[in-house]
Amino acid sequence: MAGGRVYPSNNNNNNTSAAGSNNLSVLFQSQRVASPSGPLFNIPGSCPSSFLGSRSMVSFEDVNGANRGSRSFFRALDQEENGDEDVDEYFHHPEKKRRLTVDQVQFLEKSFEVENKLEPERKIQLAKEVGLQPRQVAIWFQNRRARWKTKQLEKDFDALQASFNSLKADYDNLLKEKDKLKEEVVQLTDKLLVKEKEKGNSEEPQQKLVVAEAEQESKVSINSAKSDIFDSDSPHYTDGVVHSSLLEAADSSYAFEPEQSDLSQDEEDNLSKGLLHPPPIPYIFPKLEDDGDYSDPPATSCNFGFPFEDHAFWSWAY
DNA sequence: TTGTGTTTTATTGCCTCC
DNA sequence: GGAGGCAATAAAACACAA
Repeated sequence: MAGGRVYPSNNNNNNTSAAGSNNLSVLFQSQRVASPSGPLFNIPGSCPSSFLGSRSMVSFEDVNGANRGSRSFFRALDQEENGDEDVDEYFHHPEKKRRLTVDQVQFLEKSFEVENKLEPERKIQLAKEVGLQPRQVAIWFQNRRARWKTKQLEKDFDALQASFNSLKADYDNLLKEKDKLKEEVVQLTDKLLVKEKEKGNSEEPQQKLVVAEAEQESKVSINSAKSDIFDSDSPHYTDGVVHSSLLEAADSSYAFEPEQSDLSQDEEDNLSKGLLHPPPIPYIFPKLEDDGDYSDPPATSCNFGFPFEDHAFWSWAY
């Protein structure tokens, strides 16, 4: 007996709604008493807990009126438990556990939909209405809650998995796009170099000046742009717009040797540091959501309500 | 018919709350 | 300390393929 808990009689009360009522069942429903022929039934407080095991299960009278066994007795002590062969003989056709009827289950289901927990009064009321012991109603609700929880967990898992798959697909697409743009930058850089060579030496000083100015103007932007492109897995845009011109400028700065720059050594160092070792970008997706060229990803497909810094989630997800 | 997997009913032990 | 909830589990009932 759980924690010394004394359960009320397990005798099923279905006969209250059955056409043929079972007098013995009614007789023994409130407590387990000695049967007419002598064997002891469970008298609360007088028997060990093992006595109330499932082997002492009683029958459920068929609610539809079928007299499924005229003796709805509690099953008494097992033979191995008491060695009393007379008892076993007496109960040689012990009633088995019966399932609730469809009507009973439907009734309980509806009640469960209204409220999945049982107050004592409601439990008693339901038991009366459905023709069961209050204890059985309580057990049914308990098992029903367990089933509901299992189903809910499955649903949650499926939803989470779908979200993860969607997010992963988004991420993979972004990676591909990043690589594509990287390649584009390289190609444009090459083109620019070729053009520079073709222009000859006469324009070189002027070109140097233009390039230096461009470098200075875009220094900050270059840092962040290059950070995204070369040193993080973040997308290739920084403030919502794909800065192709910025990227060109950034790569044109790579196209010229340091000695061609008018920047001071410190500035160049800083620039280089910025380009090669940008500060880590803590969040990727907030930028995505600001992006104007990319339709805002639905919350459910990008962060799904999870904070991006939720490392537990991401470590699980990957 | 039988073996096997699933579902349903019920018990047990532990835990929390009042 | 009792009542009730929950997780784990047992066992009967049921479904179904071979």
